[in-house]
Amino acid sequence: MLEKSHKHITCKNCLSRKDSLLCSMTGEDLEKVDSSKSCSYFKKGQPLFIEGGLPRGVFCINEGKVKVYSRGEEGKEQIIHVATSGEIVGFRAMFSGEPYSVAANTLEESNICFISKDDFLDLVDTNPNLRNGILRELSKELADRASFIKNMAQKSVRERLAAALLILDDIYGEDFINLSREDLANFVGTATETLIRLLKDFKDDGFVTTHVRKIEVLDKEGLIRLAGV
Amino acid sequence: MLEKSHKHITCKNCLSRKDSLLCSMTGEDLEKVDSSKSCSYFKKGQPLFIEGGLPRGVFCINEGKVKVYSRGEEGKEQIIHVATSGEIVGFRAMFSGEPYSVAANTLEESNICFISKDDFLDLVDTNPNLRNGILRELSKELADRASFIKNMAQKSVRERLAAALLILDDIYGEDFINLSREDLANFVGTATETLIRLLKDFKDDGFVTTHVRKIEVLDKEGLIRLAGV
DNA sequence: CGAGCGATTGAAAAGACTCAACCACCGTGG
DNA sequence: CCACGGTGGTTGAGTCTTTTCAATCGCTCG
Repeated sequence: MLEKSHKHITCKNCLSRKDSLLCSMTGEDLEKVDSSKSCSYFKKGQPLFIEGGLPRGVFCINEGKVKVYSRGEEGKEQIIHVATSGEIVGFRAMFSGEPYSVAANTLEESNICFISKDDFLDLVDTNPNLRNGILRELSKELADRASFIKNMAQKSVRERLAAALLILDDIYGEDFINLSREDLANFVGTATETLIRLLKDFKDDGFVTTHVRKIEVLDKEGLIRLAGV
Repeated sequence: MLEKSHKHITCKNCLSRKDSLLCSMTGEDLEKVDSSKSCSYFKKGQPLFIEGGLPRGVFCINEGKVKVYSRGEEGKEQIIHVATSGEIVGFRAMFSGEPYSVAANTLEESNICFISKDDFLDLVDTNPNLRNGILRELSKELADRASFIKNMAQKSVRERLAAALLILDDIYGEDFINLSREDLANFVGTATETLIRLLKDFKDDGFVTTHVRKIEVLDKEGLIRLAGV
């Protein structure tokens, strides 16, 4: 269970680091980060940063989930990404020199470390491995978003929901998918009511089942077929 | 007028370089590029690279326009970006170590230079300015695509068309927008017929006019209003 | 001059959205 | 312990946008 404290999490012992961009860092650099970062416990729904705000550093998720989203004119959120343990959030704006183009909020209680802009940029400058990792990461995200755009443009809501459930199932791993219907709709890019109706169809067809608000994927293969590879 | 030859274009004299990522390069590096790059004339519609292909270098547009796109299951293209003079195309895949996730074709006859992967990565490694430029560029594109996703998800086709026309008007500058209806539809993310009908509406309302297939924007302010800021 | 492709129009159908009402669960406070 | 209020989830009905399919038009190039 997650500890509700602001206790310092030592990078060296951070289990999430294994899957992280920071995994390539050596003892020395790691210690530098360790000494300059701060760790915080976030309640569910708290903001890490807001759209238009000025970036002051990056957030490293030790444990928990974070939604990255942007708001449309009428205030409707579009969720761009759901980040989980080991991911670094908010480093895009470190390089662009612009305000955040997206916002980020916790989706559940989380332990998250903060590394200041200066420290982070310093690391990137002096550590070629990290630098290459960042370039690779940015590139991958770019590819992801291109396919996201394509899916939005060409797939039906039903197909997008199937694809979204597969992605989320991966992110939530052992756990059931745990998002509000509204967040899920904002990830798929549809109205909440439409989402609920389609989810019901999926339940009727045995692809998923629900535990109150949590969603359990029962038939990945089926969803893959529905999503139209 | 554009010269139909494969004549070498000297980087130092390249007018497009002013707006380019490469603009920060010094004489020495510039000469290195100059000696190793190759310049080609492309006819309209020729591919620079295809989805799934292995990246072997980057393309620098001296003159012309290039569409960057990805194909859906039924073969429908989604145009992600229209690149013009001064832009470098295909550098994302240089860093990801993966095959191209998108394809690129010329939209009109173009003069385009090619820099091999090794030379390019070498430059990036040794030139901090270029490196930072790349990071900034990748970050900006990431932000662009986030807003692209949001628009796809939340805006009507009419609003997206208005927005697309504004973007294209910017890209085409002095010239009229010159895209097939199908390409335009694939950029907006709609069916060709729908695009034509909406374009007709815009004409009736005096926002644009057409010269055969070319589109002239008459009322930017109006389009901005239509696009729903 | 004819072929062919891109552009355009029409009509019908489908998908998705909106609005409105209702339900169910949860925590609060009396 | 229970009534209450609130939020999030669900359902129904009607509407509208957008798509699809089919047919026609009109350049442009051999």
